[in-house]
Amino acid sequence: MDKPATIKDVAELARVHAATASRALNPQTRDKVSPRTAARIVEAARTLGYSPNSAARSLRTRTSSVVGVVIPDLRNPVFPPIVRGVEDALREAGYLALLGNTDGDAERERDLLTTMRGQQLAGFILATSRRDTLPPLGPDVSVVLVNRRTEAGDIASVVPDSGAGVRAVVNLLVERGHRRIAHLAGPQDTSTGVERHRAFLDGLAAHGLSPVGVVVSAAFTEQAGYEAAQELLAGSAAVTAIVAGNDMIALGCYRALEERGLRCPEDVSVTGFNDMPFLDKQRPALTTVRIPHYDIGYEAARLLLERIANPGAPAKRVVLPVQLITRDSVTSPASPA
Amino acid sequence: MDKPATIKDVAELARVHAATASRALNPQTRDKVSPRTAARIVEAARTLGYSPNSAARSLRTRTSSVVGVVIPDLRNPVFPPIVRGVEDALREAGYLALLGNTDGDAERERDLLTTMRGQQLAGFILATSRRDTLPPLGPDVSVVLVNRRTEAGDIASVVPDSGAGVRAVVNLLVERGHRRIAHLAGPQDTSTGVERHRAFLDGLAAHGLSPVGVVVSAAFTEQAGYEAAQELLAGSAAVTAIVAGNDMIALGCYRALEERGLRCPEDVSVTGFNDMPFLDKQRPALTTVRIPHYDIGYEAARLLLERIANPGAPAKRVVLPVQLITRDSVTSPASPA
DNA sequence: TTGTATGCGTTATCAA
DNA sequence: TTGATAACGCATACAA
Repeated sequence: MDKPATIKDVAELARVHAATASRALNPQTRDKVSPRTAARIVEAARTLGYSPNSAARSLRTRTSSVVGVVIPDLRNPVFPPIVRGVEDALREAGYLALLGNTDGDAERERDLLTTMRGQQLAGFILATSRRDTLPPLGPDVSVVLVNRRTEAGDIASVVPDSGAGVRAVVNLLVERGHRRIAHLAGPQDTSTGVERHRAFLDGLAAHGLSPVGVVVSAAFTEQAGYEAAQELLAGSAAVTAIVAGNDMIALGCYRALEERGLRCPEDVSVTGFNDMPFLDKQRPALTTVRIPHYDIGYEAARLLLERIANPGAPAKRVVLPVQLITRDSVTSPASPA
Repeated sequence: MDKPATIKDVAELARVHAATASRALNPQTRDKVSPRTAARIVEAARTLGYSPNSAARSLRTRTSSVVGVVIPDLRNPVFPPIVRGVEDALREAGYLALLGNTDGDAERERDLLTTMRGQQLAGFILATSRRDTLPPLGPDVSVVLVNRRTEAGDIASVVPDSGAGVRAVVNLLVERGHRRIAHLAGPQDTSTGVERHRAFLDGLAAHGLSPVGVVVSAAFTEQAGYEAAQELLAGSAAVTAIVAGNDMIALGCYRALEERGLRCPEDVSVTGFNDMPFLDKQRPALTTVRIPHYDIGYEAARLLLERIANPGAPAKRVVLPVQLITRDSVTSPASPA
């Protein structure tokens, strides 16, 4: 097994031409060769431990069984399950995942895509969340967007039904008697931040309510959430409930409340978004919206594989349901407005 | 930008032959072409958005700029930072990471490696933790092990100094006055489980102590830790401190203690291992050992790149220091033995 | 310093 | 049904 066997070696052993061996070994074209010789070739391939050189194949076919997966940062807890779902779906189809982090940096994203484009990838799964940049990929490459959609709807995408999630949160709060509800929005240069903000306003409006305050958090982090919450609490009077743009912001909100001597949920109810791990172990356990991250990744990969197999078909846009997770951080306000 | 530009296009635009363009674009051979023409070629490449076809290059050079990264499960919180570190180091060198999960399944690992081997990868980073299986890769492929070492020491590896970490934990407990110390060990078919168990025994022995109880947890999960802790608490009398095999097991231990009406740390001190996210927000905040996951990944990738550049060099074995993180889950025993 | 020629391993096209 | 041939894009030995 010093030099890996080539298709020529297989052909020689099976006493056929390399082209015939190629046909026999490729499921697509196996029926173009007689069963008897095909069997001989397969046998020869096995005894030689032949495994096709993917570089040569890619060069010839201008594609590969590798998919590029681009995310902002793997350390953000929403991405591991997404990537895992992607990988599982890809593997079932014999594909592999090439992973890249961008840190949300447009230039880094561009570099990464350029590098990846040189790899003859079969397609891309883009889970980046900046709103402005659209991937500089040709129209011929298969792409599936995760957590984001194009206005035009010309690119396939998989997103959670965030709007429904935020509205469910708002409905819960209103049902519990809250009227003075504020929002700690995520960064407004991200699609998720904008989307949830809009849904928050819509949700309130459906009850004839207006927000008692909205502060945009500088990032989806605990620290930024903490700072935004400070600002909110300093400014608005008598907030009874805060809808945070995500779980991290909600945790920052916990800290700000504690610092001001406010109890959660007795004084202020708080909700998150995403249902990260260990939220059930926070004090208080955070009421939030569970996003089916794994399923999103899995579905995105399935969609991509579909598009690779059938590039002409219209771009599907999948919306996955979310789930309200009711825990301890929401209760009725002490003095209903 | 429909058809990606080839080196021929670049050469044409720069009015040179493709071979010259190749030389100019390759750092290795850039000095074999005059600075003026080189500049012209680089400029042409940029205007065309040229990125080399890696399939062609791999076919020619019999290698690629892609590295296989194999882990058990990305959803285990120790792996995202490791993979991120790997990716960062690889990217600095122009390499990409092909990611695969094995779920600790030996067969799946074998399949994955076989598939990856067909991709002309430049090397592998193996972060799997089963002790029995050794990767079925030829001696010619570059490999770096993460969190694990071979007995023979013939394969490069990067590991945290887990022994020192466990001993630091034991020392802390002994300093605080604990004498009746037990261990909830991780699965003994993993290298980490075995290693920490041994270090626990050594650490106690250094103080002339013997363990008051050792129960092996079926897995590195909260549930398994919970069950193991139940068994431990039912069996041994008067444990004052428990050293858990990792943070998840420690959290399971929390639950078991609570169920038995025991308070942590007043009745029983508990320690973890890994310093997962959000441990500081647990109740009580968990005293644990911080592993430099990102650095481990980064260093592993650096090592691999070194080996790729210089396959003949002896295999380095890097041990990274760990850090004791003292929080609230350890205190002095109520009644020192 | 630059150009020419060749081959890496595979598969698509054409001919037999 | 099978064989011959060419080409995918790049890097390198050799010639100029």
